[in-house]
Amino acid sequence: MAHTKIGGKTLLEIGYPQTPVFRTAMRVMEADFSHLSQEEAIELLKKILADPAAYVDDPVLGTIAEQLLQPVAPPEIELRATPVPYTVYGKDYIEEGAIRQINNAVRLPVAVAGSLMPDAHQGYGLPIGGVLAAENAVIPYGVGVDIGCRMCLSILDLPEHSLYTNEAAYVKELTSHTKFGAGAEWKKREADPVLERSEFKDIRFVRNLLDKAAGQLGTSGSGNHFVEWGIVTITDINNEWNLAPGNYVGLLSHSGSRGMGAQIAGHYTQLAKELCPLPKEVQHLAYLDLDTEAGQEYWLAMNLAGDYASACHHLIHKRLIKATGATLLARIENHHNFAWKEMYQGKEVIVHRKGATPAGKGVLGIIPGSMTAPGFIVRGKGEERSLQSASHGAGRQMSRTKALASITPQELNAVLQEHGVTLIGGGLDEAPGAYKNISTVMASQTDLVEVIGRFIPKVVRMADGGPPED
DNA sequence: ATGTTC
Repeated sequence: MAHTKIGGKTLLEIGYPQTPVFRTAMRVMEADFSHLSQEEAIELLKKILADPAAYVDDPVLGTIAEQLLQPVAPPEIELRATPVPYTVYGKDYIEEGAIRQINNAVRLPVAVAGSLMPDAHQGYGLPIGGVLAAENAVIPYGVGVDIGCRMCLSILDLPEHSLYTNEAAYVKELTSHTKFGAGAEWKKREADPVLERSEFKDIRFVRNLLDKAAGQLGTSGSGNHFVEWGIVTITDINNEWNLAPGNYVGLLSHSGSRGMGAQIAGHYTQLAKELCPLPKEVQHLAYLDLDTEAGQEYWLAMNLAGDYASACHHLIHKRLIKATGATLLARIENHHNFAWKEMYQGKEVIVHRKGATPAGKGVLGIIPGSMTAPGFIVRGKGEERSLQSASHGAGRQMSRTKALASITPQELNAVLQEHGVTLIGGGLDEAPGAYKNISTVMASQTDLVEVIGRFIPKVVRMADGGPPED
């Protein structure tokens, strides 16, 4: 099926004015008319432009028509003169751009409080590693593009030595039962309750995403996503599962809601920008009022994407556990790109965590290191000053571009060999040297979480990386 | 992050 996208260049050629209608037209065509051919889409847009009045009552095209008839931009929403308070953990290791972004976020009229995690770096809107509590509003870019990006760790009863003596089998199963790459789909589809959810029928925009979601269920995507075998060491005698302290084989995965979540994020960010015109330098922080239809829709779609991401992890783990004949002893999992309704100083707020691990009192989570550095099983301390959050990893110290330019394949191989790690796929932009020291990051958040165990990667699979091949 | 865009 054709997937037509109308770009800005096309709109200019047709004669659309560069007012809010520009963005609206792109979003509506993408959301509801991508099945049309390019010619049909252009024809339709021309007809609306020629006679907007004829389309104002159209439930879908009406927004385009209205904005053509009323081409003046709605007034800009003003930021607070005085920001709400925020805290920063590990300030010495955080780049200036990330600080600037949280500084902007706490000036939103809906902001209640903020916090910056020690792995923070610059992103779109809210920085990665940014936490923001808002009043009755949700910021799509406060959640991020990969809605429900999360960690899942299965602790298994397999003998630790098998990871060394029978590594080839682990490599083989990991290769057969995971799928990586942007757009990756399984040929054979699996049924899952998440695909039966009513949101796929009730929300018009989400309806179009069902087919993609069904094909991508149980895939991992690209970027920093991984599935890996490794050694779990439980250090806390009083752990939640009554596991004897010691070593276990673990399966750890990191991925999100794939194309479906990305489309939801893109769509509702555009919609938020139309409905919530902020000053240009903070426009990515556009928010949706939860009392509006758009806000409610995003909330439902976001939760669906979160559950879908979870189902992806569970399918990956189910297949690998079955393939290795293992028994599941314990599982720890958490979203780190999401928004939750939580209590803050006696009031219900929307807590956005964009690259941050929920760390309410007694809440378990996983904070990964890098492909050669340990990850940590943590128990939250419920620290209010961090909005009950912790870092979601070590955080980058090098951009992808910089890592590709400065780390050599020989260096990557040497560090993998030094740590006894087998890497399937992967690229220089994900090399350990591109990340901060996880020990330093953990040391910056001892008020936020306690460590109850760690995970050392041994067999790692990631998407093929490096510079684009074509 | 996503099979790519103001």
